[in-house]
Amino acid sequence: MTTHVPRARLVRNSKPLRRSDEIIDAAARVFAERGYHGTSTQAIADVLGMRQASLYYYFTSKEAALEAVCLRGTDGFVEAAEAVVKSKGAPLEKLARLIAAHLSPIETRQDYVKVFINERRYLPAASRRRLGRKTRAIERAFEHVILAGIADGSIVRGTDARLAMLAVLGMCNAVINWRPSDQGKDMARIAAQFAKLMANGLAANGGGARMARAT
Amino acid sequence: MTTHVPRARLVRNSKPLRRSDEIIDAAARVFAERGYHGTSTQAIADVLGMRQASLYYYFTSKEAALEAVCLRGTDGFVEAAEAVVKSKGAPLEKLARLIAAHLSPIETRQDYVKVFINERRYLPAASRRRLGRKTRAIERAFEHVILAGIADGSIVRGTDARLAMLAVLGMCNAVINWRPSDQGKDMARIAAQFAKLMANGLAANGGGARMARAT
DNA sequence: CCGCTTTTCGATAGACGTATAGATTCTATA
DNA sequence: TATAGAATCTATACGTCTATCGAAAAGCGG
Repeated sequence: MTTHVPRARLVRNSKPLRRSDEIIDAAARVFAERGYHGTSTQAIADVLGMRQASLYYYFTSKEAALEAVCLRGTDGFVEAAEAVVKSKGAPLEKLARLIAAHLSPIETRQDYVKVFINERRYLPAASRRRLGRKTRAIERAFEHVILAGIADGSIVRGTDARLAMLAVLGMCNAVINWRPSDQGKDMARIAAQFAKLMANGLAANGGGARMARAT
Repeated sequence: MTTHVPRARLVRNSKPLRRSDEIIDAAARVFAERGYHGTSTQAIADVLGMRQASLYYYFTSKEAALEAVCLRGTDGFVEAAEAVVKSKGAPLEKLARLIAAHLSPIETRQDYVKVFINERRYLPAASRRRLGRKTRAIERAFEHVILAGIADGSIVRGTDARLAMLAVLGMCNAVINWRPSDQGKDMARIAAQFAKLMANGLAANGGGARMARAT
């Protein structure tokens, strides 16, 4: 049944990463849809039209595959967030950019991010801690910007920065689990409305400085 | 090893529901911690100090247990939300009450709600649809109040009500997956800050009508 | 075409997991 | 205390799943 699709070996990229990328990608897809424990290695192999045992040429265990997927799920997040923090601009503007930057991978690498968010808790403690560092870095970026806003008076006094950070991130991360019909919305529009919501929600002044309206 | 704890049969409640409640409760606990597919029926039995096979006296299948847990996970949500919608008050005040009402079960019945939110997708289509009705009812309640706010001018024109609803619910539901240290925060405080955030975030006027500050 | 490396395959060990069946024990009540 | 029904147990059938192993096949430089 499963026709042997001869693997395109004709990649310029010298590193022997192409095939294993396909494997991770298949794993991401199935993990995202059925969850880690709901996925059998057989199901991953099926996506690729290969035999279940062959996967073990690339991965030492199913857990290792989950870790690889989760790691890619965080790719870019931290770098993008920290770049925004270091950039110039008012805290509330930075927050808007943080939100946009955070939503972007959710759009472009859905499966990886979804697995990272929903399944990382099934990783063994060691790798979970490794990933925890990334999570905390992102949280820190958001919290830092909010604290800066409180400090310079643009965000209302008495705001619990950590709580506000958890609120924004909860809002943003939830997108990954929206129904497909809702996820279909234009991501730029989502980012804009989220940013407006948070900027106005946190703003200290009575009004003047409302953000420009979303397009 | 497992001592036979003679079951307290001395309940006034005539219905034979006590023991099966304990079973659902144990299932909720383990499903919440390890996920549905990560949980063996043996693990549930262990919590109760009973034999794995004995569970099947109460449930026809593991899936049925998941459905029971999920159903309880929605208990009260819809009723509370619809009561708020029907009550008197300005839309933004209602929204604040909706948020508080929505967060309350998250505090008092963590395991059930967590399973409902994270694991309901593993239910067979039939029961998933049943639960979908409840989800949609809650969403409708939030959306309805937001639409009312747009209609009466208290919420800024151009707001995408559905998007705003998804934002609030995402923010609220995320609480269930917070780290224990964050979850330990006073839930009333969380509700207050979330409500303030959304009220100010959505408010149409330049400022005047800001909500009272959180205590 | 040869031999070496990379990749995939077939077969299977061994653990685990769900669910069923019938025996056994418990509890309450006549 | 004898009996009926509820609750739990033991044993096990039967499927599935991860991971290993050695053989086969494919790709490639000489």
